[in-house]
Amino acid sequence: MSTEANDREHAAYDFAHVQEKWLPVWDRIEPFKSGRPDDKRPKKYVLDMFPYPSGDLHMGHAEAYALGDVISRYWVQKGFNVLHPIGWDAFGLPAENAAIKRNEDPRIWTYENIATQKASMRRFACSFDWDRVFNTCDPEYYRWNQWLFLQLYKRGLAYRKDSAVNWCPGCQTVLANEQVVAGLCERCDSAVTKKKLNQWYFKITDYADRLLDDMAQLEGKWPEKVLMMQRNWIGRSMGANVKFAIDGLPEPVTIYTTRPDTLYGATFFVVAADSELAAKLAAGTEVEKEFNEYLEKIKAASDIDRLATDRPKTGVFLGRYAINPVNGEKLPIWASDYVLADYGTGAIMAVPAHDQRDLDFARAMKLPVRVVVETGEEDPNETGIATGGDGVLVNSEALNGLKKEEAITKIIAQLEKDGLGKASRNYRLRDWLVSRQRYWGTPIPIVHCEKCGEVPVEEKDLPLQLPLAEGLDLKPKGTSPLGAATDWVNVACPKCSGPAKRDTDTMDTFVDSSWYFLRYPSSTNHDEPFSRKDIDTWLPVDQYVGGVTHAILHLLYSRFFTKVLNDMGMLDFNEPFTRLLNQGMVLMDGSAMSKSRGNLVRLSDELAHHGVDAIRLSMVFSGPPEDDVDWADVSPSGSVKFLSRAWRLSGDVTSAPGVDFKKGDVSLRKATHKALHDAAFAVESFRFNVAVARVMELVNATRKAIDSGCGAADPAVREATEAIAIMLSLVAPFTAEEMWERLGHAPAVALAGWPEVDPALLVADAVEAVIQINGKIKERIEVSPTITDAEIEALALAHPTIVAELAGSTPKKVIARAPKLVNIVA
RNA sequence: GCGGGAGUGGUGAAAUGGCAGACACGCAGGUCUUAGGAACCUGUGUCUUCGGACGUGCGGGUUCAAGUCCCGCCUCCCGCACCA
Repeated sequence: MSTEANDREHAAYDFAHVQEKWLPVWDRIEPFKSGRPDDKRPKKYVLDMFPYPSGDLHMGHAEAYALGDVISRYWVQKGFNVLHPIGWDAFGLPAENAAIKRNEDPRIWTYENIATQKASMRRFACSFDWDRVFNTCDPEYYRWNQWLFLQLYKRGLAYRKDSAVNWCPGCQTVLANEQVVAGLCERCDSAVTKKKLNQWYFKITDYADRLLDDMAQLEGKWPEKVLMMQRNWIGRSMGANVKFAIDGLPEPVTIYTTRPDTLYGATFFVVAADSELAAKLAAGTEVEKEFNEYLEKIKAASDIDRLATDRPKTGVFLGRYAINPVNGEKLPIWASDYVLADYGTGAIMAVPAHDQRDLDFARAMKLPVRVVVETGEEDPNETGIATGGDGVLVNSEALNGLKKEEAITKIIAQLEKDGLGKASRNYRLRDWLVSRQRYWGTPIPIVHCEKCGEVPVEEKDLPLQLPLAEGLDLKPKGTSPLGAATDWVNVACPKCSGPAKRDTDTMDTFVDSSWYFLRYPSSTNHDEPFSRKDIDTWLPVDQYVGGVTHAILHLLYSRFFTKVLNDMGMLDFNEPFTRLLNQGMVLMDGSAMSKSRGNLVRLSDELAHHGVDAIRLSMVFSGPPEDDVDWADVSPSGSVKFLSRAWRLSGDVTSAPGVDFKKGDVSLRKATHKALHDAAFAVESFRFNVAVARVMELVNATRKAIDSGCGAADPAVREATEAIAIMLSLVAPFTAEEMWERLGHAPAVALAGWPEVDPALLVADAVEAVIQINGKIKERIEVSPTITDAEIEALALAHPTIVAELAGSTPKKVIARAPKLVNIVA
């Protein structure tokens, strides 16, 4: 062999060259095109959460897409027709803020970034089906947002109301409850305040029970954490509504309580200070001035102030009394901000002995405390600690002697009989506020006519296009910038043709992402958002991959939309995502990467230094996918080393393609088949790091076989190396493709198919069994894997070491677990 | 406060109740080399009187056998946060 050829043979693996070489080939072959008409393979829908186009891809994207790719490519190798689409969640504030800064249309920034990200994804070898791409800011997409809005409107699920809403002074727009995190705007971290506004809502609360109960289907398939967060977010509680007569009011006031058993312990009554009821009760009385002052004070407080739970209780006595329906007692009525206006009825009965908040208030205002449940704990009067647990009812007439649950059942029955109350449930979940006072979103397809009121835009007139930004002032000022587009705003009423104005708000961008997964299979359909045929072919999503940041917002809204569409007869399933995997975050030196913290690692730099495959491999191998990866702990150069070791094997194989593997070295063949079996199992159980470890073991075994075993010409070496290329194609597609070519095959290795595992080769020749005495290992013996319990027990007892250890004494008990272990209890 | 999750070598991590530390990183030594930031090989939990002993946050328990199951703590992370 010439020196030159020798050099080429042993040249270091050149990842940059290999990347450039294969990308155009894959563009031509399109290995991941799904849904070809003649495709007979069973379907699988693998979905990555679509990105927001804010600049180029970062390390977090790299991890998420590497993981989604392992799953998607695995199912392709396993013979499935896999739909693995991508698109862009392209409406939203960052584009608008960038547009203001650059004084140009948000479209420019958005579409530029999409192009950048798309190019990066291609280079990153994402196995996407590029034929189905769409962006939510395309009129062809958002017209269906508008269409869906109209369907919800028709069904009474989209409505307007006046309400005190979350207001972000930074973004100058309203926010959904779900977008307020610890009292701060999730986007800009401004302290959120309240503002009274008339806004559009989706009636997600109608679906609260189904959103909760259908989670039974997701048990074991979604992370337990996400299910728990959703349950808590929906926050269903069981209790009773009870009517209290109010002196001086013709109508009784209803309260909600989860503890109707403690009715006899009520010593006062509280209404939310910011409720209409409070204002009504205070109106025209001598405390009105004091009440108004109090109301002003609490309105000025932001959510963040309200969050301090140990804040002293405050309130105003309204000078009126409520009548306890069970014993006729007069309870003083207070207004306080510790009662929420928008939960239950905004009014409560206070039972200080058994509710900590009520007790805190009672102690602050010197109100009486009466114990009605004997729990065995110390008197709340003395300790200041309310006793909320179970116990025996006292001071409660007919309920005396009953336990909590019995008393609840009995009192509810009594209240229902007397027409004073009834069993009831409440939810923490509120309706979804969808209006936004910003430009870069889907226009709400409603026209406001002086004569006809609210009039929906006709479906045939969709899409209602967003006017161009030119000439509009996009700076946030509390009202939608669309209001200034007078040509656009002023229209003829669709009903009476009289002068009317368009609704100038845009939709929350979470509307866009609530149904996008339904659009991919029909992404070029111009007549409907999605076709029934496509839905029946592809949906529901078999595997969803994305960050846990969307545990509530996006996933809850998507589940809601799915149920609405199910009710509309457009789908026949009621949960959109069968399985969910939440990948962890990529950290640097223990914390999230950020420019200001100075620990930002640029994906493009990492790719340039180590190559795409090594970065993908490092992400996947670093640990379990749901754990965070600290980039300081991973070794991309270790990945490069491993990939080049694997790659070198493909140059060492000397047998021809198609050689009969059955004639190969049995021990290497066993290693190969075990690796194929174990790696498949690991991938299916999301232990991708373990799957990689199994491939590494096989690489080591093959290296050894070539250097000091059966030799490079043995068919088993080819079998092993081909298996390595196929398994590696999930994680390191460039290296795998290059290996595949060097092994004499045509591309694409991604479609080679997962080799069938021969069960006969999964049985080891001999296994090591341990012999324990009292659980301590005393000896190791080689046994056949098919040995019986009796045989292995006999071998163990006859072993010289054991005989000596036992010194003639008879074992009390012998446990044999062939072929692994014998434990002798002496 | 309520709810959830997690604590295993120097590091990232493995382990259907059955040999704790697979696979790597790092480190140390070696082979081959003009050279090594290449390749390959060996070693690497702790202690040790070299026989072994100990070892999965702490304390109990169940079991022939516990990182794994149960009970009680401690610590950390995440979510919710006056939801009556």
